[in-house]
Amino acid sequence: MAARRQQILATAADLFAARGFHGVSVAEIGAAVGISGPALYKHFDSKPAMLAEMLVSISEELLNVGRARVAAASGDPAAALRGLVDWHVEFALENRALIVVQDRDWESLPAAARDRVRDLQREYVDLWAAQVLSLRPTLDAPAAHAAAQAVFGLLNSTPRAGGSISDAELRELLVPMALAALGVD
Amino acid sequence: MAARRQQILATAADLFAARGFHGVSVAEIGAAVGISGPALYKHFDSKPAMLAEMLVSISEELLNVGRARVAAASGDPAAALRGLVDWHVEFALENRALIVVQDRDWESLPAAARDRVRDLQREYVDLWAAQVLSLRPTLDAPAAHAAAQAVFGLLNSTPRAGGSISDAELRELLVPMALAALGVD
DNA sequence: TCGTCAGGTTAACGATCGCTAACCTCCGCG
DNA sequence: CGCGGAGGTTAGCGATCGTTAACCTGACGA
Repeated sequence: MAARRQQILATAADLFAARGFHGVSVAEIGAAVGISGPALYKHFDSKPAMLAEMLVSISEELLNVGRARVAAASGDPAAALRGLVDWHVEFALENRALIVVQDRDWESLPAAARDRVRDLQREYVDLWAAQVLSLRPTLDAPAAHAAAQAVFGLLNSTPRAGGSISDAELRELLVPMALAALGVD
Repeated sequence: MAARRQQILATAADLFAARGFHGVSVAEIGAAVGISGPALYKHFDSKPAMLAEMLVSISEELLNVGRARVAAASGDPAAALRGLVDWHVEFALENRALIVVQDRDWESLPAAARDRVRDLQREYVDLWAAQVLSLRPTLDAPAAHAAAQAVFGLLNSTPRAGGSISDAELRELLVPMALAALGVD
């Protein structure tokens, strides 16, 4: 059953987000889904393979939808950035655990997956940086990349927001902050 | 010699930032400073005690200087936020490794140190949130706290900036972005 | 001069880790 | 009916971890 794999990945993502990849044992992951440690090897080749599957898939999704949002803006960099910010914050709110794991534990990936995730993330940053560059031509390329990374940092702060603010309120707070930081509007 | 302690802490911070607290062994920390693993116990009680010392001290410094910057603004919230942003980015640029370790590995702290760091960080966020609240009275308290966290995320992106941008350029990029996100000016 | 102590060394212990092996059970299907 | 494979189990392996123990060395103050 493939649904079991997704359940395991989602549970493992929560545990990795809470205590780090090296801070969680396979026995704990198993216990969290009601089976015992070694049973996980019926579904995954290894513990790093679980990390690889979750991080590669979210990197691909971020990039693919991001490209679609840019295409939908048909050449208008401000509209493209509004679409990217909207998409990124939506994704970050729905996948807080994966957001944490991605920028904390990517060094623990097996080499092949690490290269793939690095490439996908670089393409995603490039996608943002290209829009930033055409909106603000006075910036150079390294500055545009750094600006994109800075906005990721801002939007990825969602997991650290306390429970006393709703997702909708957080979204309506972060989107204008990100656009203001980028100089959109 | 107390300088040895600082050398060990700085080296350990770099290693923790690169591979995570649980991903670095005491033998590696020792080797990186030219001694062997167990010799570290002549300087520190335990591996978590090293983490505690570095994180408590940076949390105290961030808060203490932050309070001084707010006091120097003498009641002007926009000036206070300019001082806080300036201080935070200066600190983040000088201590990239510690910035990474602080929000990645604080769960690995011994309980007492974890409580202390959490309290210090909460006071630091409160300090920012209070300035945000008096600058933008339409926000409520949870939103102001979330806005402060978001700006930390933006400013703490410095460790992820590629090597092709200088510290000075990064500072002059990030400070206006943070102030724009906060609505200052 | 000599004892002390700070700051090293290597050896080794117990715990825990990821993972494999061997086995069991039960469901779907020819 | 029977049987094969999916998806569990427990036992246990080899490696690695943090930490302690026991010992050594060299500088320095009484």
